[in-house]
Amino acid sequence: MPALKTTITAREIGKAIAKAIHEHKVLPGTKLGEDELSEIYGVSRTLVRSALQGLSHGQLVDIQPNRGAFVSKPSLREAREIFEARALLEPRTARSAALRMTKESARRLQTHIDDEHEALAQNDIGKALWLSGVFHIEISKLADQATIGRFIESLIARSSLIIALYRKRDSALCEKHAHHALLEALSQKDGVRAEELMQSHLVDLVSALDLREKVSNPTKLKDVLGGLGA
Amino acid sequence: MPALKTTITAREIGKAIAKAIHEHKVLPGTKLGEDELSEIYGVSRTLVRSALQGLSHGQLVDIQPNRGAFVSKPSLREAREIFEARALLEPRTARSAALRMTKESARRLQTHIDDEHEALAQNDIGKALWLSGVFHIEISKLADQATIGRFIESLIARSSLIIALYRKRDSALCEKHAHHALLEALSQKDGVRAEELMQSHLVDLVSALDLREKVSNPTKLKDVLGGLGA
DNA sequence: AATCATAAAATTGTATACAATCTTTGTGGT
DNA sequence: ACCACAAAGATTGTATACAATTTTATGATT
Repeated sequence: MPALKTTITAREIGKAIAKAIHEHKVLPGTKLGEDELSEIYGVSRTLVRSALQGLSHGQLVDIQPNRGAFVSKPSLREAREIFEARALLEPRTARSAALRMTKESARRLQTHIDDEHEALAQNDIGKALWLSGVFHIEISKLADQATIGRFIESLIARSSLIIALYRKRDSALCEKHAHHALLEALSQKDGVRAEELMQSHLVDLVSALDLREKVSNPTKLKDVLGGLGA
Repeated sequence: MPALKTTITAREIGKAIAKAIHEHKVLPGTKLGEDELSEIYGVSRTLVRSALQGLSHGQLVDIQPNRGAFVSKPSLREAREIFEARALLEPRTARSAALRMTKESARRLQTHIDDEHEALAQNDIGKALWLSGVFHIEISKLADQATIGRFIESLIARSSLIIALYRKRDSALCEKHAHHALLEALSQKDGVRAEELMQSHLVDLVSALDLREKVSNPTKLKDVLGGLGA
């Protein structure tokens, strides 16, 4: 058997935390204490700090001076910005991906979709959410534009925070057929169609969110609680 | 007088290094030794490492395991990708910025352009280069889209590396009037024009670069050096 | 009982010490 | 003169120790 890996890098710790965030195993606002994490991963705080700083660059965690690291809570405005950015980048990237599709990549995406369905069937929402994000990332990788791909990856990671915070109650998060249709278009190297599908898919994602402004004034609280049940 | 600032943060160190890179005071490939930097800034290696890791996330420096941090040397492919990404993001951002222009922001951009000209007049190429980048960043900030703005900022920083590596000899780097024309369109809230101008400005920037593939085979070296001065 | 001041505990920030790795230099052999 | 190899030196990687700050707990005072 292969040699047992004994070391763990800051990057791996970051990935692990990012995945847990993406899967909604830790929710926005959760404190990520350094001692706690170093205990978990069996390393010193040095590596944990490095990992957390890395995550904060992607704005997945928010480091508050002298207070610690917390899973980010994107504001409504940030949420809107992030999906605007995705709408700008992902459709065009899907088109590029379509032009570069191979049998092999089509097959890979298909098994990926199967995994998604499997996770949904087992009611493992977290895993499904994560796989759904990875699906988008895989497409951006196929487009063979690492720079934009990295941007998209970061946007998708933050999207999972937005879903955790702003998802409309009882909204289906992943329409089963959306990714399938996308794969169809990609496999046929139909770039225009892939672009359209991605665009409408993103619209659907946003429509499952409630990005309306919250009630404006806490001052008017007495208005709401005034009548004593009249 | 105000209290003298005695501390320096990792972020400030990172900014300082980034500025030096942007100004071509340190060129791609330069080694950024930890001891050297901690000596310079009067802090321990801890902060320097944190700063370098931050810069490596923006891909301004390349950290090679057990070897150290070096100013990045973007490949031709990366160079092309970066300007493609800018072409995708900046024109649209300029249009948004135009719609949000105020007298105040127009005035600020104007003084900024004056500074650029001043730097050029004094032949301070590095400063001019830096100011030129900041001009683009300022526009993206006016667009009021922090997320995309951050992407653009990162792209512009890397662009300075590309200019250092791939600039055609005796190509003017900043056409004096380009930024002025852009400001004109912005001030008039002419979003469409601003978008067009930004697009062509970026094309001009790329045309000052030599992004052609280098001679394919080092095997043919003898062809080049064959004649012994014949 | 509520509030404020103060002290104790816990947590983060920075520096330093030690370990691991790479680079350079020097030596001997062919 | 050139290559291989080994030891010394220099540099990065990680852990730990200490300082600074925040948070929590405690108790006195109104």
